[in-house]
Amino acid sequence: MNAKELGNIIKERRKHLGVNQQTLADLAGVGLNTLVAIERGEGNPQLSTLLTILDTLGLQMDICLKTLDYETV
Amino acid sequence: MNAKELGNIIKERRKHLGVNQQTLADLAGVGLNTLVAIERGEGNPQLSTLLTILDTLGLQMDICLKTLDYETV
DNA sequence: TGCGAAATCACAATATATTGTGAGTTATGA
DNA sequence: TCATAACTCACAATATATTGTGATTTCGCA
Repeated sequence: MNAKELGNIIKERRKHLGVNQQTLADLAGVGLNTLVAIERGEGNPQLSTLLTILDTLGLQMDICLKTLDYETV
Repeated sequence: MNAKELGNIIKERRKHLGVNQQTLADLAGVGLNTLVAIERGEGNPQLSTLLTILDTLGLQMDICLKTLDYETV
């Protein structure tokens, strides 16, 4: 998981729910610029910002042991 | 997942690996104070900070749909 | 092609994370 | 109990995220 992947997940989920950036930003209580940066993978959001956006989208963060990445073997 | 849970996961994983805070901070390339705050759940780390610490500990972040929390039903 | 919504960008102001230093506290083992 | 390591805290300096505003570009559709 990196910033770009995360941004794509958030953008895809938002589109799946049929809301635009401004609406999601309002619902999550974050600035539009912040959401834009995160979706583009150019952001380095704070944990609280990320968690509120994920929660608003019905997503959650999990932590687990690193999986083997056969792409890199 | 919230800041406190995350801090506990990181602290437990670090202890499981048998390293102290200073060593983990050095390995992850973050300041000791930053790691301390995160482990205590008092931090609001930036995504990059969190990802480097998790990676150093052999952990990774996943995003998934919110699970039903029967505790709150 | 043309229109309207959506998305992106640039800027300055503000808030907050991060850092190192140094001191203090707590835990652990001899 | 004592010594040492591990952990926590306070502070100031720096770096960076966040915000709103307004302009611009891109997208989706008729």
